[in-house]
Amino acid sequence: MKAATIRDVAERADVSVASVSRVLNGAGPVTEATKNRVLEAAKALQYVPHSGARSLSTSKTQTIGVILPDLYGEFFSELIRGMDVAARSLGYHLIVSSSHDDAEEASAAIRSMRGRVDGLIVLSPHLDAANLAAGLAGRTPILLMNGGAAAGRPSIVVDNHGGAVLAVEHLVATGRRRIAHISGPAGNLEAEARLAGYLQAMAEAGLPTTVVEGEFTQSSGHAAGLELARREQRPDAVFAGNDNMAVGAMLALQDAGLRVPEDMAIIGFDDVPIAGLVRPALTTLRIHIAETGRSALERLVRLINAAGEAVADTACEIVRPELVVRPSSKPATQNQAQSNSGGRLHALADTPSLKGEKT
Amino acid sequence: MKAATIRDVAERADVSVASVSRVLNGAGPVTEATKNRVLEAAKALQYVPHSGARSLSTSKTQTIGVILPDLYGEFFSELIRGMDVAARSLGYHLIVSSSHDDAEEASAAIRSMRGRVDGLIVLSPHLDAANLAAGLAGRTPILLMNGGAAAGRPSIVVDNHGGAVLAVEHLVATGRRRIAHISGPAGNLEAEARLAGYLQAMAEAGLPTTVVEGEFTQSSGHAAGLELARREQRPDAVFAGNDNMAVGAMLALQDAGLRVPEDMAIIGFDDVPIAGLVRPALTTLRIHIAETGRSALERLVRLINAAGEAVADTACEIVRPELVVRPSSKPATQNQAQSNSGGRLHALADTPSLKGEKT
DNA sequence: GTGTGTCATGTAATCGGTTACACGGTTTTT
DNA sequence: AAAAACCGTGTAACCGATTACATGACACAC
Repeated sequence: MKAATIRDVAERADVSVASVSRVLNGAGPVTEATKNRVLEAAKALQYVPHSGARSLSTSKTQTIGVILPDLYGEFFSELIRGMDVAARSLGYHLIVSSSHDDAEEASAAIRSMRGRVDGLIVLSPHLDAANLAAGLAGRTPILLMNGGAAAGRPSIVVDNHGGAVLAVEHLVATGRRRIAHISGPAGNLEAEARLAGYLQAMAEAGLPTTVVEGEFTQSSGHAAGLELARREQRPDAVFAGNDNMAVGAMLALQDAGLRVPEDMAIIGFDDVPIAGLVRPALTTLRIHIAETGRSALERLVRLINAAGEAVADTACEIVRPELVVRPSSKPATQNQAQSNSGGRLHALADTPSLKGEKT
Repeated sequence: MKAATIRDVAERADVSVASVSRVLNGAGPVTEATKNRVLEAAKALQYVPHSGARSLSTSKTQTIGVILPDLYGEFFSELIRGMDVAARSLGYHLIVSSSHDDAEEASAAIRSMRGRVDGLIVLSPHLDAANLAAGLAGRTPILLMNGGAAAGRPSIVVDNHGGAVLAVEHLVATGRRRIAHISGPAGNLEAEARLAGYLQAMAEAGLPTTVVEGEFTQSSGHAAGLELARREQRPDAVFAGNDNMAVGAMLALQDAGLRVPEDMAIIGFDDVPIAGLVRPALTTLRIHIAETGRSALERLVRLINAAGEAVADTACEIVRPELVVRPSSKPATQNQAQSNSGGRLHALADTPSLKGEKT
């Protein structure tokens, strides 16, 4: 037994398909009598409209595609959580596609979305503008969040450079001088901007630089931390390219018998939930991740609704990270023998959250 | 300028739409000459097939819907990560829908998926079998993971009861006697099974029970932890309904000046990544979350491909949690004054991971 | 030379909805 | 009383693909 179609309902209610459609969508004039007959027939047949078919005729899918490089780690999951909340409240669905290791794959993913989504949010940091342009072809609205400000396209970027500068300045202000950086992978636009910010701020402070390359993952942070701990001229602070690596590095340092922040301060980037839970709690640069995701989705929907109009929403919105100071970067003073002290009372309060959600 | 359709390509290549379709899908016989003309035209027009239209005529969307109660916390994000990996490798897309607070909403979400997906994975723990049945109507294959073994339907459930028993037995074995439980919300099937397991194991051990109700969230765990710390007859161990609450509780206890595990041992459930990163690292019951998600998706795809055939895959697969002992439940001995000691070396090694991924 | 088989290609129905337009019947206007 | 306006309903085109079947060309066998 196949599922009922609108024609089955029409037949049973003894009306035309047009009337059924009108009743079910509340559009157009219908008598109370026909309305009831249709509703009754629909219920009897357990009729559920076929969204795919509807999409085809209306050219609206009420679905938004999200292209991610990866789903691992808290950053992306927080982001899509924020997007999902917004999508739900605007009547949209979310279709996610991740694990695109290269521009080629990401481009294919974008193409496979045609006819499936009304708009796209793209986060592949590999994707350069050229490849992207090739991929989009159609008039599908796209919101870029891949870290590279693609001029002339609506996009949202984090001020990675500025954030990195803040991080370095903070460490310098707390008395650190030998500040190392654990960078993200080469080729990743966000990673490169953070690295550039670090280099610039260090140069301005007249300090020597040390860079170890990581991959934005916890284990790469762990490895980098071990390496730094072994250095001849051991750094007294490390700025990690993201929280994942910062946490990995912190554990490595502690494994190596070093105290954080006394022997080495640590600062991360992103402010993922876990940053407030490790001990010592992690100083980091806060991006309101879920909030950013939510706002990205809302903007894309606005873009979709305005499609065709001569709106000039090609702006590049900039999200400025905000420094959140926690114990992992406390100034190193003399009387600080106890290792994992401080900061506990603020742990939960410090955790960022999306308004109105359960935390 | 609208996007090109298959007819535009046909016209430009001076062939019929059928030939274009045959070329593009590699099905049916075509001359080398026409093939080239079609490919050339397609490229010139930047033609991208409209998946929605294709779905309509083939009745295959290559998309799977995932209905979640929530996206908050690491559990669900790990789960969909596992699913996404599997989906990608099988040529499927994932459409997620979360934040369904009641059965009504979840049911509506399921309905809105018709014509959009080839199958569904449902995780709403509120959803009882009756409501579900009403929601599905059509022949859409559904895989249940909502904790209630819906007899006769393909499903995957975690052995929550058994896991809880393991937790209690472990705590008893390490010398604890006053063991409290922070339960998940009433009405949540998983929560209830874990609670039942706790009660049974305690009864068998001849110990008195203490239950505080939480909501599976970190903050509710924090509140519960505070309450337990203040109790007259303070427990010497607490079994939390999930890792989120366990972490919240641990922080609360530490805020209250108690030592974990000396003053109170803690054990969680799920083994989310964060469990291995807090200090002391959290003893918990491991579910290979991403792995489970992957296997769920693979099973659903098998179900989809077998649709119609008289296969009897109505089994209820059971995932048995495995006890992972970490420092948060170390036996309380005399010489254990130092608070956050031990376990550091295994932190990263203990973190579960999906084979082949970047960690 | 006609019959038959093969093969590339085209025609048109189909998937399940939406919706412009036509139509016939009332009611209102002049 | 005829014209105009209005209203509920039905017919059929359309969205953009796939695909069963028809067609016509050509080769080969008799």
